[in-house]
Amino acid sequence: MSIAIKPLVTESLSKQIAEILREAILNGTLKIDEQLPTEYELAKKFNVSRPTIREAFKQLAAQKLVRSRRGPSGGTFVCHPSNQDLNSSVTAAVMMLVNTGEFSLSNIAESRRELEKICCRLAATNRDDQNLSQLTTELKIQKSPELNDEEFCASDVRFHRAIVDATQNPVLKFMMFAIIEALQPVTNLIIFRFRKREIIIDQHQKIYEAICNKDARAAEQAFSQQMDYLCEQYRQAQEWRAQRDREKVIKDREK
Amino acid sequence: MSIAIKPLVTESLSKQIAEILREAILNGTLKIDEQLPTEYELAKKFNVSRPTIREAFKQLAAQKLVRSRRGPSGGTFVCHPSNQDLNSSVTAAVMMLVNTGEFSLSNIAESRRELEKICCRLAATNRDDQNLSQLTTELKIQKSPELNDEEFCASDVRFHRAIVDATQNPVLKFMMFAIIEALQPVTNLIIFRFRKREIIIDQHQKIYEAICNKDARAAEQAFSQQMDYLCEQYRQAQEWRAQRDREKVIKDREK
DNA sequence: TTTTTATATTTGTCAGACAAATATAGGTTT
DNA sequence: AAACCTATATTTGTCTGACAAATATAAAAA
Repeated sequence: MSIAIKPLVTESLSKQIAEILREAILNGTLKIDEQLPTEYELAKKFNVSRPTIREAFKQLAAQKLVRSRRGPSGGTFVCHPSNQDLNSSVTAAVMMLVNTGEFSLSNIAESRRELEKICCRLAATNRDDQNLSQLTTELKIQKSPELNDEEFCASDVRFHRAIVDATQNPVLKFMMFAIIEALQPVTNLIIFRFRKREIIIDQHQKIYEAICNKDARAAEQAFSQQMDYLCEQYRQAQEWRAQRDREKVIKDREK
Repeated sequence: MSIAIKPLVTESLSKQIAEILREAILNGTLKIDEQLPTEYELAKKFNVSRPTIREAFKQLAAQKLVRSRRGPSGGTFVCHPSNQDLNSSVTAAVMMLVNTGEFSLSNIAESRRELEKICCRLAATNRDDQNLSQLTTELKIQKSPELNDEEFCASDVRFHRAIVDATQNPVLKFMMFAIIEALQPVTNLIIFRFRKREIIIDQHQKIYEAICNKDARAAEQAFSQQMDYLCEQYRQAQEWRAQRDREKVIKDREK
């Protein structure tokens, strides 16, 4: 007796259905804004119950691939996620990897140094007037002395975002927004007690001027200088931590 | 009569619950691998029915934030998504943006040129022996003449992935894998009838040799040459298309 | 003609039930 | 005593049927 053992699909029905629909949406079989059959009809078609269909829909809704509305002429519609939706999910993913410690700070620093250098160069080449005004706005904010640390960091993030924006390249923007949004705060959190605001502002000023003058080389260089400074601050922060830990060990021994 | 109009939460219960749990997971209140209460208990706690809890769980499961197992000592567990899970969702996001036309081919080409140049440089600096063997494996595959176009493209993708891998930087890997996986096939699809395999292979060979010799400058240059070639092929492809369209217009007029 | 009201449709939620998987404990066999 | 089977309890997976809530459309009233 030799029965061909089938792979035995063990995934839940709702997951399988979600996967089928997902494929159909991604490869364009189901077009954007197209209305899916009602839950009841789909349940009949797949030969499952309505709650199963609903669970599948919920999975797709979590990925922003469908949206639902009640009432007649309501229903569930295909709905490609917006640029912003996708961006925030990527940012969340990067944040999670940072939190779980998969990205070390030196990894982060290295990648930022390289990636943002490119952005500075392209920004100097491609920037328009609106980009410049965004940069000046943030510079002005950073110069006001009554700003608290949190607000300063937020403006810092917006400043670097504006640089990326000025590259005018949506691919770079998509990637870099996630990186900056997720990684900059981590960096700031560690070194904010060591870095001096006026130095950062001065560096920002130099980057701005280079971009303003469409001087790609100077922009690259100015950014590299900032990164050098930040890395040095990071080194000091580490040293300070190590020192603190040593002191703690000594204290523990005394007990 | 002045009643304070409440904001009136109109989101579905399952979505609200999913959001609450999501927050708790992301900010660490619910630790990784921690078991959530059973669906029945949660239903009682939130004062909703079990299907509602289930729908919430499905939304979280779609984001790979929880996983469920049946049976005693089963249940639903917090489960930070794996690196691979996150990566594939980013890849899907990029693919979607390509499909919806938010990324033009020139955007893609520009970003790849810049980003992968960095990777080539860092790969030359940081590569280990395993990286080299991956590259040679793919080179060998590409040289076999009986390979069909699809297999050649797949190996091409793997080759460039291996370059990124050799940077040894997880941040870059995370970002670049998505870019290569999503963008390389699009590029290939357009120009595969124009580019010559032997030229591509020769360029790969040069990149490999530079990385092997830890010559960062040569690696950058070799990659730039390949990009120049690809851009030229892309220009030809566009011209060919324009020509075809013109002919089509003439044909239509004749009818 | 405009406004209101009824109605039908579709998703959102609930309740209770059974099925399927599976760890644990207890019993059986060797 | 050790290995293997078996019953059982627990938890998720699914089904059925029902009602609630939202809402577009058509009908009725002003």
